Amino acid sequence: MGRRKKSARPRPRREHLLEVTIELVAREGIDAVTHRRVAELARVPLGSTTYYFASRDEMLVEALKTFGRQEIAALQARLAELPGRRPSRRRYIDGLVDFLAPQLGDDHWRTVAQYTLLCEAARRPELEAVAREWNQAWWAMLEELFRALRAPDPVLEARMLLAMLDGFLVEQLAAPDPDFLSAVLRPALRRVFSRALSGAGS
Amino acid sequence: MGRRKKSARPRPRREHLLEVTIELVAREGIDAVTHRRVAELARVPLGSTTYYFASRDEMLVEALKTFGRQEIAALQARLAELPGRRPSRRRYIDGLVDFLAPQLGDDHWRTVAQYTLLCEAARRPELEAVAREWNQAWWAMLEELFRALRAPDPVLEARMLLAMLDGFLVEQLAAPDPDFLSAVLRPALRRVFSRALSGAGS
DNA sequence: AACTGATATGTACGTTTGTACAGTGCAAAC
DNA sequence: GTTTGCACTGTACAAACGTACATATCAGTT
Repeated sequence: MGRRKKSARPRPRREHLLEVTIELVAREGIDAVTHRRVAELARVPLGSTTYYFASRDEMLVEALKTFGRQEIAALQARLAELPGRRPSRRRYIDGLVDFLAPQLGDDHWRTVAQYTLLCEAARRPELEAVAREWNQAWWAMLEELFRALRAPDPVLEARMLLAMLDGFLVEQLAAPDPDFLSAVLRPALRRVFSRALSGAGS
Repeated sequence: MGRRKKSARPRPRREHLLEVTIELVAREGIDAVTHRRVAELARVPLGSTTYYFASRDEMLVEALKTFGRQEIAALQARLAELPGRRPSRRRYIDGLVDFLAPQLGDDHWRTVAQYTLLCEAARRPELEAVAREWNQAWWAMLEELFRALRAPDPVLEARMLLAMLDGFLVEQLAAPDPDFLSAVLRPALRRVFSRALSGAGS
């Protein structure tokens, strides 16, 4: 009935397999990643998984790496949307909250994948690089932010804020709190910014 | 030659299996946890693993739960060693640094296990409780700390500091920095304490 | 039309896995 | 000395697994 054949998946197979894999990691854990399960979810024959990847392990690592790099790219895309020099503090806070909010709701599973990646990187040297790049992308972004706000020590400030955000995300990962945004994150950000700008406690 | 039989492991078998399991989780990942591998490392026959646990999954979850509770207990033991009321800021900072330092070195694998537990808790309701208890133990400890130092807002302060510490640990998990303690953690703590006490930016 | 190389797939094989369970050893009860 | 009950173990097996590989499909070349 007018529906074109093969129009469903114009996307290259390999990338699709990687997407399915990373989603499986997040939703059911690394254990669940098997050739057969990935093939089933991706709606491709079993043979495809061994055609595109030399081994299960390569498939898994490749998926984690690709995912990590995608997250970094997404972060840097947001970076371009940052307001120019010396905007209001409030606007930055809103920006950060908007950035983190989906990770606690709709994109929750992506956050799970993110920290699973970090845990795995503790054991796999091949993933260290991605983890490092991810940190550096954040540091650069936050450092720039504090610099624009004329904070006295943007470098340390950025490292402290990133750690705090990471910590909040990890915490919400396991024990989510519906009021988190308004009850904790926003007040915390307000405090961080007002302190960093006043230059207190150097 | 004078060496006593069976003196090597007076400890109950079940606990020993749990210890081996959690160490395996940290060092080789959850994937590596199989009946046979655990039995081999624990030097017990394969049958023991099915005798003490109804399934592989129960073994794994039980190991994570037990480990989490042990960490909480260890934390609360340290809490008892906290200095009395109104001690020096410097002493608190040293205390926290001493507390975290082993987690970046000798006990690195325990930290890996800790955050693997949190990731797993995002998927397994049975582990949520442990994760929550762990957070609350820390909050209570840090809140008490800021209260003793007469900080204006000990509750928010504690949540912010815990998040920051969590973030630092996760970050060091994947991309360890040898100078982290002196270059980042100590300056960051100094700043946090001096700000919290001055009441800046409420 | 025949050939060629790249992409893709279905099947089959040897291993490893989780788990069931019959059996062993042994201390306490009778 | 026999029985009973419990802690424990070795073996066996079906299911699931990773992976190899012969085959299929097809676009481009000759």
